[in-house]
Amino acid sequence: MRARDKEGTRQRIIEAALEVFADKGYNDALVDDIARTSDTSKGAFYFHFPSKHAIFESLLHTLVERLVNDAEGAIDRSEGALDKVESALQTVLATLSKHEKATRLLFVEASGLGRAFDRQVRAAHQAFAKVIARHLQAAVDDGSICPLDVELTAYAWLGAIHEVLYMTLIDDSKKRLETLATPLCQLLVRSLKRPVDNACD
Amino acid sequence: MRARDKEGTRQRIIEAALEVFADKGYNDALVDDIARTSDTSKGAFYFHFPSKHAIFESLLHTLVERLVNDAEGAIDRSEGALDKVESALQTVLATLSKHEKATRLLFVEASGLGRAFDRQVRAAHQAFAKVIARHLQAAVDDGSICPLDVELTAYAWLGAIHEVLYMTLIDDSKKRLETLATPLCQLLVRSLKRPVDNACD
Amino acid sequence: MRARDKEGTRQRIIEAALEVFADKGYNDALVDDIARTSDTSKGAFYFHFPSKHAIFESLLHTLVERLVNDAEGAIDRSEGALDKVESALQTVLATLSKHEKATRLLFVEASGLGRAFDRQVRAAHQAFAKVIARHLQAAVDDGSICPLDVELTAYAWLGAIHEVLYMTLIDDSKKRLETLATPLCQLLVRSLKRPVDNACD
Amino acid sequence: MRARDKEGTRQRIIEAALEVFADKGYNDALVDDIARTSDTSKGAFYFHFPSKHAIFESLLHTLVERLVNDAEGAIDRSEGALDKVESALQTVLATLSKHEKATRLLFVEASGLGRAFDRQVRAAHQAFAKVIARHLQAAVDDGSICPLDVELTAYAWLGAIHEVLYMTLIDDSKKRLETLATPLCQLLVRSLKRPVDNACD
DNA sequence: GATGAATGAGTGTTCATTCAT
DNA sequence: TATGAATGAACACTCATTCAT
Repeated sequence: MRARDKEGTRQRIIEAALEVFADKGYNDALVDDIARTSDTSKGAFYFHFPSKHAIFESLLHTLVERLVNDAEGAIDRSEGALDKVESALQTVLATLSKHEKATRLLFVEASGLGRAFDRQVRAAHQAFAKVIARHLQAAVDDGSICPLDVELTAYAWLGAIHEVLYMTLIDDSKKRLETLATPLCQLLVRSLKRPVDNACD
Repeated sequence: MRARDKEGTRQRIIEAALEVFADKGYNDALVDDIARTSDTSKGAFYFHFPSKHAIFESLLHTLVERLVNDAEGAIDRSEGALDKVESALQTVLATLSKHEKATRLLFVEASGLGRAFDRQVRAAHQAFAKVIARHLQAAVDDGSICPLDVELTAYAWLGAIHEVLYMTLIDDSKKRLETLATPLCQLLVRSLKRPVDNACD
Repeated sequence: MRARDKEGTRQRIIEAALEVFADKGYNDALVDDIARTSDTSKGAFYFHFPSKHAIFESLLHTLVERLVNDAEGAIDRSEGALDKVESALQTVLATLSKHEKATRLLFVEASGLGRAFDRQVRAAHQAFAKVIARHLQAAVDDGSICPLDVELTAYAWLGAIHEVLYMTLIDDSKKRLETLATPLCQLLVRSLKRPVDNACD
Repeated sequence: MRARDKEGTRQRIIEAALEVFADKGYNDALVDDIARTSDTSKGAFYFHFPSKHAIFESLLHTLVERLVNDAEGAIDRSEGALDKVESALQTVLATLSKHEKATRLLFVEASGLGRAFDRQVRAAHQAFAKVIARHLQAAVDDGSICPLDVELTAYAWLGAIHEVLYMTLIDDSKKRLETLATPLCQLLVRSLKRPVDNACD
């Protein structure tokens, strides 16, 4: 490895971990792989992180935070509640599709790891759902859209996004993602329906 | 173990496998657990199945087939394309929520197992999406709904369903599922929007 | 399997065992293989033989007996001590090369099985060595050849035969065996040297 | 274990493997036995060698090389072709009898391991046969002995040596080996016979 | 701080043997 | 007698974690 640069080493390990976890999944990713990919050593890994489990959790946490912040930032720059909703949606979608590895980690590899990770994964999903829900609620509050179960809708949207991303990520033809963002977004927004006579039920 | 009953033993092993995989996830489930749960032995397991991997795949395949058939059956009993769409949706949702373990296996534990299972998992998702897509297309064809990307919509719906089920399954308060079925269904159907002037764009 | 023919079943199992052991070696031969090859079942195997170990030993014993008898028979038909020696040699060689599977079992697969078989293998080698030694001794006794350590010579000869057979059996070009019998035989007989002045040292 | 000494550990494992394989044979030798005997651990074993199969092959290869080199060295120090032949013989014999474990490994335990090791075992035997054959050929070339099939003779000799060693090694009365070396050697050299009239046939 | 050799509990799989039918 | 499903001890190999240097 390079010079004695504690923080640099730590960063390289984190990046390597993201890479390896995204590529092989949690169980098939070896601490050895991460050490090798990060161009450090197993000792370095265990100096910086207490366990494989811990770095994965940490990664999950960091990524959620970053992605959520990205989304919130973009949303803030929009005006009007409905706009903000579309914005939230577009941004979450864009953000996720921009960070393929992170997304794969959060939405593919983080599943099915057994009870040990359930809490964490639920938290990750919740974090995204909350961004969506908050802005849906704002739109409801200011009358832009009719009242609805914002939590349910948020999860439904998140799931829709997740599934479309998943099938895209898991597929070999990985190029169609951008093409899908807009129609998916339209589809979801439509589910908020503004009824014919402009009145809520 | 009980009497010498080949098919019975095989069934007990299958059920035990479903139970254990659903409970612990693929990696944390031991072949020993399955043997113990099925009240047979490791030898019996390997007499009936070539590997842990194989029984999991087989389980996936069987469950998808069964659930898809359930759904198709219910759909056939509805009249009218739009009805069938709602029916498909309701039925898939009902079927999935009725078979909690199977659903958990298919939509939670089957993810993140690494590349070895990707093909199979994709196939499972596709199977469900196709049921939805077929009936959406029928509705489009007979003018009940406006043209739209039925494949995308099918995956989006599946994802929405999946996510809602997931958060429900993963949560401790497992009782809310029935409550959610109807609003979720409404939400999704709304996304097919019949616009104000009754004309498609 | 066929009719209830106890002895027939037993024979088929014995033949299958010879076949499978010769083909795969003791450890790689499965009792299942023997059952399948004999067109019977594992149960039948264990009805007729107490264990895999036991049938192998029994096979070894039977084959040694048969081969030794073959050789003795042929030798009896020769006249004169030296003739008998050459005869013993030729016959053992011919017999071994005629029964390839048995030979492979006795001289290849029976080695390296660990202490459990050592006694038996030693006995098998001894049996052959004794045939050779007895006739060498007869030749010494009647003055046809000079006195020598007949036991050592017998083992040396056996080893020479064994090695040549082994390299032939283990090789892909299995055809050269007959070609080698005569020169090998000459070589060995020469080692009994009749010195120049026809006198022993 | 002792100090962290990579090469030392590796050597201890190699020696332990030789010991255990020679003692129990390949199949009955457990990787755990080797780990225990080497005073290291299973992990250390697998750190240094990829598999049980691999260390056995490696051992075979190393031992053949070492023994062949020993023999060649001693032979080089003799003068005259026929002398060299006797020398080769004496030396191979002496070398083999000096390294009992190695010899047992090469000539006893390495047999009967199934097709997986055939190539390697054949190569080992060939290596020794070649040493003998080369010097026999030299003796033929310089007229010291009459023309003969040197390859066949080499294998016959090797087999004779092997068998005598084998019966000695396998026997409990392990002390007779030195006693046998000289008469065996004489026996074999006699098989090159220089006929009465000093002419070749 | 970093290295990588060493540890050892854990697990999928094999297969000789048993036994209900 | 024969069958083949069932048993379970055994074992090679893995890999997260530790620790001497």
